[in-house]
Amino acid sequence: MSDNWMSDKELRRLTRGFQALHSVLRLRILAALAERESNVRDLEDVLRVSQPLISWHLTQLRQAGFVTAERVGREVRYQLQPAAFQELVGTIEALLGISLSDEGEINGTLEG
Amino acid sequence: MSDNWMSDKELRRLTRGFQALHSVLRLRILAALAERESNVRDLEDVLRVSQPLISWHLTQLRQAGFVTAERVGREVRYQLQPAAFQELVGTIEALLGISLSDEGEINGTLEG
DNA sequence: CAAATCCATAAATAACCGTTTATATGTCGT
DNA sequence: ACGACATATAAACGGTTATTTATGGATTTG
Repeated sequence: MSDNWMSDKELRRLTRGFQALHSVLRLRILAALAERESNVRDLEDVLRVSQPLISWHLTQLRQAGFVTAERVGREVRYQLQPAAFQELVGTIEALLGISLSDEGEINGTLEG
Repeated sequence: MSDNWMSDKELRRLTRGFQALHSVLRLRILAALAERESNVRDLEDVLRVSQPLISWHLTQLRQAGFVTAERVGREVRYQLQPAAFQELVGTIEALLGISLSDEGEINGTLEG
């Protein structure tokens, strides 16, 4: 069925994506941004961690494409980029030759 | 729309999933297993890396739920577990309140 | 231009993870 | 039970990444 192959370059890009998501704090940042576009200060308040730390993680997330930054006045507004997640999922599907759409839910079988 | 919240425990589990996928070698292992169920020796041949290294990564992938192991004779056959990926995607969708189905493909816009 | 605000970057340290090398566990055949 | 094969685990090392602390750059306000 799937005579699958993927270049090193593509694989590395995939891993960069996963790497950007392997931190609880980053997932929290993303969840916050999913609720509303925010600046660094907002996130600092919501997540209760230092400003440089937020900035650093935002940089990582931006480099991975999961968020975009836009300067407005002295703030920088960060915004979730759902397309990056869709692309990530699409690449996994291609790599593994499986479908990750909700059709998988037909059986309803989940782990224990 | 999404008054989203997720427990620390769930988030940590998500990160464990991403962590398990942030290595090129692991993605290669998964791709190989997507083509055919294999034992450690098979993977060693295909991927050209040492046996303990393969074993270690397989252990990580197994703990994250992406593969299952079944002992048959003196071999251990490893098998891809697509449901784990589907669950991962489902959790991201819940966390971020976005849909990751193929609808994103309507435009056909992919990476550059 | 000075003060205040918002954010990014640098340097130093600590925690984590992958890789190797060596060894142990388990299974089959004789 | 012994030797061969297949896999797992342990210990040690090295590299990478997260976190803190301190500082610099950019922008608005007066």
